Amino acid sequence: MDAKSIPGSRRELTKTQTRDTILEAARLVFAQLGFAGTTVRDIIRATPLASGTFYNYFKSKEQVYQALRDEDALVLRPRLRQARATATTAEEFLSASFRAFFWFEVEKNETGNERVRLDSPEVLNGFAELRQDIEKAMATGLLPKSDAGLLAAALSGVAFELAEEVKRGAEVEKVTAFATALALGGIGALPKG
Amino acid sequence: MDAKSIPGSRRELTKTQTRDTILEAARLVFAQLGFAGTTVRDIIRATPLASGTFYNYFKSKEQVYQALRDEDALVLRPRLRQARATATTAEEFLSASFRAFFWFEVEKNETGNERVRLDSPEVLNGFAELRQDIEKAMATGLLPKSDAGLLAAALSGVAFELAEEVKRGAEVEKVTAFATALALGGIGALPKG
Amino acid sequence: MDAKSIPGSRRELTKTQTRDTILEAARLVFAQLGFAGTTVRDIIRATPLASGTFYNYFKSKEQVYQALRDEDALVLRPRLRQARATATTAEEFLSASFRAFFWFEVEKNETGNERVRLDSPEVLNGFAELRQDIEKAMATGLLPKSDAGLLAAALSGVAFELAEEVKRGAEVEKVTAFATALALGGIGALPKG
Amino acid sequence: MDAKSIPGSRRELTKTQTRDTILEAARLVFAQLGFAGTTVRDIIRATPLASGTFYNYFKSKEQVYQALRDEDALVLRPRLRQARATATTAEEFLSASFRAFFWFEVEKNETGNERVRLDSPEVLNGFAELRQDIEKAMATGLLPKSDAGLLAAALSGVAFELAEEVKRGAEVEKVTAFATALALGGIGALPKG
DNA sequence: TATGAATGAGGCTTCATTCAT
DNA sequence: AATGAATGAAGCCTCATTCAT
Repeated sequence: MDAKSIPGSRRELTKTQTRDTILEAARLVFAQLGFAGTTVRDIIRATPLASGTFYNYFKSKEQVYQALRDEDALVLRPRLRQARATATTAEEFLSASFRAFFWFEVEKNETGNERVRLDSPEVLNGFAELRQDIEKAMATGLLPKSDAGLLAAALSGVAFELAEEVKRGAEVEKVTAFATALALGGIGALPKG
Repeated sequence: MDAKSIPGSRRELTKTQTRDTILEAARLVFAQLGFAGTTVRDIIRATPLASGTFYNYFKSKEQVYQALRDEDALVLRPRLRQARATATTAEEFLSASFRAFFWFEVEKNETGNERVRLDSPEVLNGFAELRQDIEKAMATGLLPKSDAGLLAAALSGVAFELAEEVKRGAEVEKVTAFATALALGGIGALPKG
Repeated sequence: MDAKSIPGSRRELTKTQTRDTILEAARLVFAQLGFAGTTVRDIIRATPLASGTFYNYFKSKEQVYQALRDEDALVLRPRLRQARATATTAEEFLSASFRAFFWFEVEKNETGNERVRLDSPEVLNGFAELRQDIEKAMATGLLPKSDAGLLAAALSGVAFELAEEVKRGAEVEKVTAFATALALGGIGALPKG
Repeated sequence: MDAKSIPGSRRELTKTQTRDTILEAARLVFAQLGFAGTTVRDIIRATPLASGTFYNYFKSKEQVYQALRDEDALVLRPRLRQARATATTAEEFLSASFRAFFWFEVEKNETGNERVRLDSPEVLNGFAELRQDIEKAMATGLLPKSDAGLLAAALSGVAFELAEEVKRGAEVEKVTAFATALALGGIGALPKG
């Protein structure tokens, strides 16, 4: 059925390199086009590879996306947990979190023009972890008691939006200081949960 | 052929009705499928109309989307500006803004499972307006001076994320109080911009 | 996503005509390539239509195939049942069956080079019907008693293979006479079932 | 590199073994999926070998198929010719043919759900041989004279369809007796060719 | 010889869009 | 103004096949 292909060059990359090539391209394209807006073809086109090669590595765009999120989670989540676990003051707890997140976003360098927040497992987990850490911090007295769910949401929001500013060029340390001050002051003023 | 055109009957408004039918369907579908995930076909299918009819009213899915955002802006932005323009205290400024936003989100009742933030003109405008209003408020002393850009971003983030909680069923007044307290306390603690 | 098509001419056929065009092409192609060997594209290519048009009428090649079998069944099965129901002698029973089948095959004019016998519902039904009619005929004494299942299979085999001879140009009446004589003589010699 | 090539060991026959591995897998897969439904990949997957290896032995699926038919022909055709050549009565001629064919089908154990009759050289040859043998038998008076072409076709049909019954579990001897009686009785009743 | 990553043709299907009615 | 059949580009994916190792 498929009798006449004239294959070109070959085997210039190791298997891992090829996989990374695809992942890298995918990260770029997802950032630009958003998850739903991205097609597998878009990813392939951002690559020197042939279309079939994609499917030697991933079954679908969902799967690449997940791989990307897994990579991220592997990097970011330990940093965040570490930052919060070693914090001895509220200020430290918050600033370390914000700082880790902003640096991470800078490193990823996704200058996407669309902001998608698929409630992917990764995001959800990160969110749940934040909430847990907040509850723990409230229990140990590191943070004053209040509604942990709303606080987690609000801090996420601050982090997400300020991350955009950072990506647009704002200085990480300055934004971290800003976010920390805002959050710290705000938390102090919250109704006791 | 014109057998059912009864002169003087009320069915001369069909044109606007048809347009509204499409918009209504589109809002529903965008909410469910997200912007990129929605196709024109999806919108038509959510309608009793034929595919050709869609193109008598809109050139593309982008255009319907814009029309929807325009509708929203027509409703929300005046409310927000009004709320902020008449505020005489920082507390009022913030609580009125949050309250208006949360109510609006509740009314729209878009329980979308995707959260896309196209940096559409509408969003950008809303953002710019917030920033302007904040600057104005800082100028008049309603709010203490600090980095208006970062503050606008941070407050947007708080609003977006807490809106999700509201959509999930949290009480508007409670969340408004939470957001206001957080923001108010935070702003007081900010480094002078 | 699909922004720039330059459509060609249109609406030269009624909906039914288009459907028939596809069915006709499909019958031809199935005959030549066999069921499994046929692709939807093959069918489309045998048509002046565009690829998308196929899917306005059928969901898959399986569905066209079924439609074709339905058409056939609508024609052939009543003829066969009728022929056998009105038979008053074994000779009539057999000759009417063979004759109906051979004429039908000639009419279909499928000069296929592959002979596929998908055990499609249609074939299975035809087979089951033959068996039932044989059992009925044995019960009424029209045919002598023997193993109805084996007999049905054997007669089917004779019919299928001789049909090929007919398609290759053998005279229907001559082949019918041959088949009838063979079957009649054979049945008389069968061990009592 | 040649670490595991033990001189004098029995693993020098690997080449034939590999070929047989492929053929065995192919027979299985063709039986399950039918000829057109089978892909080279399917065959490879039914094997512990790598895809490239397939092409060291066969150029295409058609070629493996042919090799399989050749194997069959090598086994079946001599048996059939032998059976018919030594027959001294019509009954023997027929029963030996049917019996050989049914046993062969049982041995192959291809419980295929598709029945394809590619008019492959092998099938055509087998058919031509049957016809020749029938003509010879008519010439020697073993069989009464009639249309040898039609008779060969009819007997083939009986054999093919009853073979299905055998594959479904019918007893070879019983079906052979049935087929023989039917054919014998039928032939006696045929118009003189 | 065997391997299996890479290739790209080609099959399947859906989509946006047109235009005769 | 509304319809919906037709269109063909383009997305998705699998396949046969090659060839560096």
